[in-house]
Amino acid sequence: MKSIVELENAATVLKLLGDKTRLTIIGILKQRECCVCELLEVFDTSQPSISQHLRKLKDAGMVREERRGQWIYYSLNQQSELSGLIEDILEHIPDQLEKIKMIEKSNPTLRCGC
Amino acid sequence: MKSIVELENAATVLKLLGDKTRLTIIGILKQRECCVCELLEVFDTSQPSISQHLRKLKDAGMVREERRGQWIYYSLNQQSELSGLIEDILEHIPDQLEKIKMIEKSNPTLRCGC
DNA sequence: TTACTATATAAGCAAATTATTATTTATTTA
DNA sequence: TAAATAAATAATAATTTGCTTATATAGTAA
Repeated sequence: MKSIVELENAATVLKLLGDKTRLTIIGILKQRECCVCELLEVFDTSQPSISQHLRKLKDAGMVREERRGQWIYYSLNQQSELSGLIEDILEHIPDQLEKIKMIEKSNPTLRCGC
Repeated sequence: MKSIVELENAATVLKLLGDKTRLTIIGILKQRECCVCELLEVFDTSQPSISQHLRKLKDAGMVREERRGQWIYYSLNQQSELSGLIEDILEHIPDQLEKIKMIEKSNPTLRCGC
């Protein structure tokens, strides 16, 4: 059985996913946790812009954050009651492997090769 | 296999469904085609407001319209490539039977009982 | 034709959204 | 400690959205 989400909460999730940047972020986080500086490699926008999108997603309970040293890693919140809805939506959009490759190629969290 | 929708088109659909009124409309149309005056019974807003929401849904290819005499009936566009995504989303929201009852009780397209 | 009903469209406005730049906070490292 | 990096927050401007009121269009029926 599918999880049922209150209409108001569903609308909130859908509105948040109804933005290309955020939908892409969620598509990336489905595959891989990321910090802000990694996401920055993928989008043509500023750091505060990414942070603000992540904050909205976090406020809605859609993503988790975890600081590890200098970086704060974001990941999908699997515990959320919204999780089933989000995953069902993600099954309808193209995978974001291209973006993942961009992140791993630039590898912003590693400055030297050692 | 799930139908895949271009990220941009998916974002458009999600943004449109990210509004309580439109999400409810789509939930109702899943069960039953409706004309504007029927939908008006359910929402606390004006006729132009409902018409404007329907127009956006139509422009995005999510609903069909069909004039029958005085009334224009709206229904989900099952032909759309967006159909699979929309149906998967609707499985996560409460059914709108309460609203359907309101429509059928007030029965605005029938003025007399004959 | 005239009157009435259903719906669409237009114009205007207030609220919400998203990006930008500047600044602050937290952490690491020299 | 001071400098550098990562990220958050604040303030603001531009754009978008969703409502309202007023009006136009289309069909029905007297």
